[in-house]
Amino acid sequence: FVLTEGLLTTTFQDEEHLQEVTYSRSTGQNEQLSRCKQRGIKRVQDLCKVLYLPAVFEETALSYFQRAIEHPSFHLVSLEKKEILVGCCVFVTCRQRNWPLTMGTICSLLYADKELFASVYLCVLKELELDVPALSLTDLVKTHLNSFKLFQSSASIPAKFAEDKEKMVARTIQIVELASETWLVTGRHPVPIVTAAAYLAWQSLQPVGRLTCTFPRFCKLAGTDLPPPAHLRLKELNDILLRMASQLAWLRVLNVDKKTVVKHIGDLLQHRHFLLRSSFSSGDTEDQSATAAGDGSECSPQAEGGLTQAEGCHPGGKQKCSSVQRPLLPPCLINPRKRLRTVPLSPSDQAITGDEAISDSEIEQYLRSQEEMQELSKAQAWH
Amino acid sequence: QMKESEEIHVPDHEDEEAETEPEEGEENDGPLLVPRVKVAEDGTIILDEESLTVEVLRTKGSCVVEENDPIFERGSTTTYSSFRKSFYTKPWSNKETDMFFLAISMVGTDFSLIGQLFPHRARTEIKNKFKREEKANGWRIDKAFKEKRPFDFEFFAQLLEEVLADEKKRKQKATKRPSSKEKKPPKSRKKQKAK
Amino acid sequence: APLPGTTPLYSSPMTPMTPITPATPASESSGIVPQLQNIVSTVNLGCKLDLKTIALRARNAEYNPKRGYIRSQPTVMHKLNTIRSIKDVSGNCCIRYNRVPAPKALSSLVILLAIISLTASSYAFQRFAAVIMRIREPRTTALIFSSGKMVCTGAKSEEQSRLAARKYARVVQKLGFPAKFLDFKIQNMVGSCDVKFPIRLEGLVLTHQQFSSYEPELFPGLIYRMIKPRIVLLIFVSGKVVLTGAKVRAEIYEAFENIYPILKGFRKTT
DNA sequence: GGTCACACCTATTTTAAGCCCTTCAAT
DNA sequence: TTGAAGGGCTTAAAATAGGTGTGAC
Repeated sequence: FVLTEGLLTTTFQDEEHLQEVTYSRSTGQNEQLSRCKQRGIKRVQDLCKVLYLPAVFEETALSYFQRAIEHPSFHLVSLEKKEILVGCCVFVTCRQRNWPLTMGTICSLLYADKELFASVYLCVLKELELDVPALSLTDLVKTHLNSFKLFQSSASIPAKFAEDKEKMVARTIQIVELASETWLVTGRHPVPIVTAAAYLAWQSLQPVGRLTCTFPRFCKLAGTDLPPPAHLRLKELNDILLRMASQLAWLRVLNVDKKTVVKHIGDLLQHRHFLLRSSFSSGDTEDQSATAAGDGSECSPQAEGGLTQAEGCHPGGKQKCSSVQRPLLPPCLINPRKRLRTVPLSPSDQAITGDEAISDSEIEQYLRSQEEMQELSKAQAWH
Repeated sequence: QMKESEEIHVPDHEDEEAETEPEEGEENDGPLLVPRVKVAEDGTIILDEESLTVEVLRTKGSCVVEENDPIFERGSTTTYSSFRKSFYTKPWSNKETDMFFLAISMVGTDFSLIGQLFPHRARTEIKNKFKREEKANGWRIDKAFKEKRPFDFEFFAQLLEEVLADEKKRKQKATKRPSSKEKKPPKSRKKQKAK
Repeated sequence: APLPGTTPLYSSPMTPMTPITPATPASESSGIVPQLQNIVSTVNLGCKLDLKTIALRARNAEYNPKRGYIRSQPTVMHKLNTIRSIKDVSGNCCIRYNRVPAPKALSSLVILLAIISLTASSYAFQRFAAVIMRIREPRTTALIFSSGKMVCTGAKSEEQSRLAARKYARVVQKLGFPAKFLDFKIQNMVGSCDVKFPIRLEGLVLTHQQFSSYEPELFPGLIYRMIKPRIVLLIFVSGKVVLTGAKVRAEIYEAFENIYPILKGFRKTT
């Protein structure tokens, strides 16, 4: 029998009622019916408390937890995963309500391995067939900046470094949107993007005195982490900004570089749609652009014999990009990482039928002779 | 909060000598984290395993939340966790790579056995090296596999020791005297040495 | 379905091809043929095998059934400062040395204790109970079990996989076992290709949420679970696509033709 | 407490792009 | 002090299988 049958209701009262019944029954008479379930329920509640989540979140998280813990896919998993399951349910709840909790935060609270959390989380989504909206970058900016210690001067924050929170959030959001429009966001960790955007926003709001403050120092002042990819995001953003700046005549004469371009972020953001359109090949030629950046579209669909040649022509394409109208593309297409590839099938490989005769000599090359076996056992004995 | 254990995965160390010190951490937590150990007369270290095990299991994820009042604010800062269990693999020098191919020609594709020939390398490192070379220089793998050589453990060990010592020496020289651009004449690679 | 190497080259991606009738109307064909990257197959050799014998006599084999324990020695302390790893009696690494994570560095005594506990007893060094065998032509790897069942991986075509499996069987035969070649079956195929334009994954996950999982915090690609055919696709912002889970190559081709028009809808900002 | 029926570790392959870590080279 | 580079991990799929974790009978 299932104690919680019919438990997944939608109203607060029902759920609270059933929850009480469940708890007393299981503690009173049927203790073994999942000690881990009871503990899990407690942990969900504790986790919600620690995260200062609104009360309604707790019920939702609890209902997910009960659904999950009773789902056949989770009955026999390890206790460790069951404890992580708690975090997944809270996490899912937050995502569905656009509460910008990151996996990193919840993992550190649970003291959980990030990869293990990830696998349990993906499993929950799959098995319970949940639709979870993506983490909203805009919301993440608001809450992430909220933890920055930059909004009032203090012993550690000189007045020139203190910034108005509203202005800071507004500009950071604009920069994050710019990043998103220029393919810097897709597939990347969200937090480092926000960190880099916040730094640029902060510098640009009052360049005097802040331009000389380095990224690591900024993070230290704000009391926030500096995740390693943030440096890359910053570089990519600077690159985009420089490209936009090159479209404005009055900036061209100033010879802006990656440091001074920050001073003009306000102007650049105001005209960002126009500047993006004019500094990159126009939107519709994305397909041409892909062609230009990669190898010819002609040669690739079929010829795999042409693979190595195609790689060979990448450098040329890259150079072309950096000079004039570079197409607007994800960084992974502009700077393809050189990777080792398996050699493609040769024509003779393709002719294989699977029924070829196999010669004895071919097989024998894999066998050890009597002498070799003696050598081997002698050596192993020695060792 | 909650620092202690980190447990099982066995991190490790290697950086510095710790040898001298049962310095131990008093910095870490409380009374129970440190398992007991004693040294027998013959020098064997005896561990009170039970205490260690229990400790590890307990800290593994259970009551983190309830027992402290972390001041995590929403959207907090500590989010970028990185409990990664990746291990750094020391790059293979040209000469060590030559030794790798020599090992292939001696024992074939038994990576565990080759691992015994390279005391400082794990089996996975050997396997990854093999896969990498297969893609980059497949012909060398073929060649090494076909050119069978007698399996002489001692010979190999000695040769490897020389190669590694050589490298170390060269490295020290390079760091002490940056001017010497001798380094190593980029030979090898093509023709292999080792008798 | 179009065959990669034998079909006349398409002069233009959008030109309908004449010789072979595609499953979909010609006007919708992508003109792109996914390349097979890996094939996994199984065979039953039909006899019990002594894996130790195989490992000893074949020089392209590896076998570590189980382990022994390393006994703690007084030298452990010394080893801590001089070597980078500790191996068990089979030569398998059980402990690796690196640097202690800075923020929560463990005292070296605790580390030592962990090492001792792992090497001494509480940790079982589980090893895989199969012979791992490799051949160079076709370049593949096989797992051979004492039950006589075998798994062959790494081939790039069905025929290569079958030929490789026959060669493994011949090696086993030559070692004196009455191996047969029963129930050869392709179990999984992996393919990949490039649509040549960038894809807005965040848009795709919105409109196909029931099939998609996109978690950039975990993995840069979008995981798309197609129902018919039952294929899983990994879709990347670069336009590269990985397809896996197929039993026959037509499923790879069909899945790609299904996804292509969808991907075309997300090349621009939504 | 034993059985049952899964989970799930070890291992193999292969592609994709991002992240993490270490080392070493220029500034 | 910075970065670049190189190597290895993450995700998906599938078969193979012993030993052990897991919880309901």
